[in-house]
Amino acid sequence: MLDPKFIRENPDVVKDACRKKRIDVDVDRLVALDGEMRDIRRKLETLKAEQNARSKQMPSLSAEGKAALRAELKVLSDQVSEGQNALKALEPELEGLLLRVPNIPAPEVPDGKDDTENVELRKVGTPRVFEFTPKDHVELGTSLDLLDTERAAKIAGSRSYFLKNEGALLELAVLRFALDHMVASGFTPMIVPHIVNEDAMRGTAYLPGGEEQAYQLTRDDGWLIGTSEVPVTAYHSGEILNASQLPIRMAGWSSCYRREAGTYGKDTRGIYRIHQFMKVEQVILCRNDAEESRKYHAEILGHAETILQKLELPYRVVNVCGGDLGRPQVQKFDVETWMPSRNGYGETHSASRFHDFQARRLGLRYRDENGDVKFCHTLNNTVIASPRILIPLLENHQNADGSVTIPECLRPYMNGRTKIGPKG
RNA sequence: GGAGAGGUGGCAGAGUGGUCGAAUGCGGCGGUUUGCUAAACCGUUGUACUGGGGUAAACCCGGUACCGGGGGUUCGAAUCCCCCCCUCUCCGCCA
Repeated sequence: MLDPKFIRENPDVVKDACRKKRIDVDVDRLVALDGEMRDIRRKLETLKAEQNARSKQMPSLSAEGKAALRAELKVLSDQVSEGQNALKALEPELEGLLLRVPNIPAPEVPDGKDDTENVELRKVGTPRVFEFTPKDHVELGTSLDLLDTERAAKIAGSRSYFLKNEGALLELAVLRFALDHMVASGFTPMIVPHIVNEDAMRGTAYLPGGEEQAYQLTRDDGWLIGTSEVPVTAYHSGEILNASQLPIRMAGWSSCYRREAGTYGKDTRGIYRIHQFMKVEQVILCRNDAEESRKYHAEILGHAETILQKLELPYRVVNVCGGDLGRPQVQKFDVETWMPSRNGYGETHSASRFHDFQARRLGLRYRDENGDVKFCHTLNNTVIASPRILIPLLENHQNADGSVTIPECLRPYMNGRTKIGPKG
């Protein structure tokens, strides 16, 4: 959410943001409505002030005086409730508009309509040239008995999977490797609730707008998280932190649940796009300062890159264009890892900064050295998401004999094993 | 799932219809005292919105709202009524 005052004073900046992000919000209506409500509120305050002042006389009056005053105040009281009703009638529309206004994208966000117009910033590592016909991760997973999507479909429907044997162990290994890297980098590891309330979903700006992508509990109130960003970012919601606590670095570990509505027929093979996966997510809460945000954005991007380098995987970093940016982000860098079966790079990480967009919704604040209360800035990025990361891991590290070499950094987490070979 | 208790300021904890944004204690901040520290004493200390003064800052003076959330009664609600959420205790069930 943006500061209503900012919207009021900079309607053109907001309209530009809508254009750049291809998001349709009636900014003029919002400003008009805001003005109307402010007028009503001002009148209402005057009425309430009078009401309060005169009510104070009540205890000192005689019985007759009380009766007379009571009759007078009844008139005032009716006017007050009239104004309150008028406000209440307008509130839902204003709130709806306010929640839908997008954050202002940074100037360095490229123009563009969708992910085809994202701008590549750098490539790291060279895609491997195979001297044999490489298998894709489904063939590898099946022949090595690491993965079973057919039986998963039987009991859980499409976009499901079982990980087996070294496949299961490899997932835990890569997650734990990633988490350990973050802990060593000063992040607090967090295992989080997977079911959260609507406040957390709205606060992190997944709602409204993301209803189609998130699983909602119907018998009970609650939503299944699509990422631990939700509970981790909301962890300090409603609090006023001390500036000396910032930045707060947290690494959330959770399963993630996504409906993938509207993606029928897209990425159906294998474990690229699935309903449930495991992810370690990095979140930073920092001061309300654009430069500081930028600095930590680079930091969290760096953590992801370091991890991919240690996993010996080629990747590229793209600057996500306006049309592919979400409503809440100021800027987003995607990291895409080389996947031989796609003969291309596939998104494995997404690093965003939000300025105070989420913090404002969450009531996430801090008191600075001058005693001023300010909204924090929030940022987040994937550390590792599995099993998607198993795709490049298996495919890039496969050998001619059908085995897969375990990259060195994961071996301590795989009981020292160097290879995954055929069974039996 | 059943029965009961409770949710008040950073924390603890009073307050059962008006003079309560809210006693008191702790903590925080400023000061006095002190060779230094501690102690003691004095003062100060919520958030948001809003009107005015001031240089759009600092700051000053007013107003409104907020005592888990929402609704109701009333001239007036932290206080009474209804609904919801959360926490705790006991019982049941289960890992």
